[in-house]
Amino acid sequence: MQTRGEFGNVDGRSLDELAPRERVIRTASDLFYRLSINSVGIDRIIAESGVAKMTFYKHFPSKAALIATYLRDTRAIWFQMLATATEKPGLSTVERVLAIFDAIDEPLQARTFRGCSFARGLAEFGPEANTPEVQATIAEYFKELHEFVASLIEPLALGNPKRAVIQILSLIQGSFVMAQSIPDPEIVQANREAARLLLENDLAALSKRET
Amino acid sequence: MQTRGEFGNVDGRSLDELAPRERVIRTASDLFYRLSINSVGIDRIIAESGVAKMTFYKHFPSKAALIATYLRDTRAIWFQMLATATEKPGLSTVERVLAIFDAIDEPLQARTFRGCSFARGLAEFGPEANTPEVQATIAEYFKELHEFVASLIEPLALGNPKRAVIQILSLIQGSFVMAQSIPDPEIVQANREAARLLLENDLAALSKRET
DNA sequence: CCACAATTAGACAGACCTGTATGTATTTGC
DNA sequence: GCAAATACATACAGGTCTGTCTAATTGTGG
Repeated sequence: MQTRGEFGNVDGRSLDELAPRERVIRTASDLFYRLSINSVGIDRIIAESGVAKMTFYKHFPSKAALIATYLRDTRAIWFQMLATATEKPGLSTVERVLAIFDAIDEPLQARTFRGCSFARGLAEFGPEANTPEVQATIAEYFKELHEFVASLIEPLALGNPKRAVIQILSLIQGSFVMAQSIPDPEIVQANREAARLLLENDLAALSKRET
Repeated sequence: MQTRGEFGNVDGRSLDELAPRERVIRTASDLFYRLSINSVGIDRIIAESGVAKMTFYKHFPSKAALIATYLRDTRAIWFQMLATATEKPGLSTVERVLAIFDAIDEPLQARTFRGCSFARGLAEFGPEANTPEVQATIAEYFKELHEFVASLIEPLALGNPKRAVIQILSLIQGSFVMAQSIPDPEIVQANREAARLLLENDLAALSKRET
């Protein structure tokens, strides 16, 4: 079975019962994530997805457009996962933040984990690249993730919410890098604990100031 | 002036007064870091370093060997910087850890900062790549960095030093990713504060247990 | 059953890639 | 000053890259 992005395949349908466009996207997602974007050529994607070259170029005007589609799809899956994890009823605000770490714990320990698709995208398509569509998609992801965490902790009304957002995002992105560079089953739990302690310390400082 | 890796040029000599081999390394380091490794070809490195192709292949048996040299040099510079920052006399153990954050604060805010060369290397040369020399160099870096932080906090005799190492490394790597994705002058300071709070909390738990 | 759209196969252009070959110029050691 | 090592310029081989073109085949709606 193919995997897609950091968090696996969405439905279980096999490749050859899908429409050509979807077959291309799945194959490309798998190869891009496993190997990196620049090291996978169109020819290989076409061969492994069992699609004709002209069919590919009918659906995607260029490789850059396929990359952008891959990144947009990965972003959608990831934010969907974040939403279901954090929007469980009955969770406190702090628990919602910690739920992010609980949600990524297992995927990051998977043998197939290769880091954050967008941090890796930034490594290949930085400011000096000539692929505005790809770069814009990556930039939007980071902006959206930042806004997500900011609005998540907003109910806490912390004294320095901006700092807390930076710390939480750093612990998440740090987990991604660590998980692929120095595998250890306790990485995410360690950073979950760090996030909990940081938030509870901020809250304690708040209530102390009130008294 | 050329920059080399995350932390700038070492000496100020201009390119054309250097030996060919060094000229190649400097040019390659600059291009690899600014653009990514796979998107920079040998021809461009040769052209911009003003060296003949045969001279290049006399000094480096392959492009992979040049990449490994680039990574090893970057690693040496980075660990040299870590050593001078943390080995200042009169610092407490906690202050030595925080000195890492102080040392990276300014470089990470530089307009030319493009993230950690090794995390980016991992993005391009993951487990399925066919470049053992490059992959080994990257793996060695992460192992060495892990050991550096582990031995740095060893004098604290924490109850769970492994967890503290993960947290500190995650905050560092998280800073690298954040600095290039959502630039903000307070990123490193925020994570420095996080590291301080985590360590001091661990130490407080220790002294409480002793009493 | 037929017309039309979508998909297929495969060749091709032009650029770029790594690495080699050939010969000339320049520097360096003695 | 001379010999040997080093570096130079340039062409080339063989492969891969993206994207285009032609033409045959398949599938589908009416």
